[in-house]
Amino acid sequence: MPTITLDKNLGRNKRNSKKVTCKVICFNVEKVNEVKRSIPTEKEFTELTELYAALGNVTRLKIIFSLSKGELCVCDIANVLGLSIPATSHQLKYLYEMKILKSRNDGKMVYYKLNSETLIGILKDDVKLIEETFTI
Amino acid sequence: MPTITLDKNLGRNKRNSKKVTCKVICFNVEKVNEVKRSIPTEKEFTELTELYAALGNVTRLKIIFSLSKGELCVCDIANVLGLSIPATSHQLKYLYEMKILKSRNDGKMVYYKLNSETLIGILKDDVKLIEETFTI
DNA sequence: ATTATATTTTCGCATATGCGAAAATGATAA
DNA sequence: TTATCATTTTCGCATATGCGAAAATATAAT
Repeated sequence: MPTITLDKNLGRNKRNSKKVTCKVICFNVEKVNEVKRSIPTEKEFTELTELYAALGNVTRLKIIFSLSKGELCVCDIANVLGLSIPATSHQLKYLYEMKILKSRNDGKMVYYKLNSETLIGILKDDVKLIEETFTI
Repeated sequence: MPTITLDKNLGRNKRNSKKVTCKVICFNVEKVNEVKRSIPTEKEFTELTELYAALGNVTRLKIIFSLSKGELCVCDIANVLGLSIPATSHQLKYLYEMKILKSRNDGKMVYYKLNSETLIGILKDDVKLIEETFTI
């Protein structure tokens, strides 16, 4: 049966009241410091995260794969996705600003294509390896 | 100078009113169909997206890199992240359910570690290649 | 049994995200 | 010029996400 835990928690909070992040004093300081030294910088984490976040959306990943055979106009991409043109355009802009896509104007039409032909290969290899490892 | 475009848009909407996805009739049907055939299935896209979304978060990516040297308890991970323990625990659960992490109980403590030692290598290679390509 | 403590869960909030409708823009055609 | 059309942008909404506080849980120690 659970007893009252509020007092205990408050006691824990009081112990280090300066600017608490980890309220429990249990960690292996050496190891924590070693890890802190070995991991990437804040800036690197931000960049990596932005890239993975760009790929972590069905619409955007579909766009990337759709363009693996070559360029397509906005309307065609929307058609492949089964999505509205504004929504498609929005994600195209997102990927364009990430430098993942390039665009080309032809009259009223705008054609998008992959900025690098190797991206699709990278993704496929990446996915294959991770699938083998984790059987997602 | 822009003129009234409302009537025109409404006209466009009326043209195919069944269940409109792409309202403009401009697409290269052959190419669209070819692309639709060549891209992964819906299920594959969902799985891939979930994986990339898991990596597309600073906290989660930091956790993965933090565990690249070996297991850590929840409290130590929170300390490395500079984050509250509940928030840390939440993201650990997320990664655990994604099968990216394993856990081990030792008394009151819970230790998490990478499910696969190769993940960190995959990530680093992946990132290196993409950095070279896009100079993010 | 009670107390202490490491972790997890619940809850609520603030912000981010993804989408479509409507409006605006830019370019071609008549 | 005006009309047409592909695309982009603005706007608002509904949902998802990430976080911390508080409460709950689980295990160890007394």
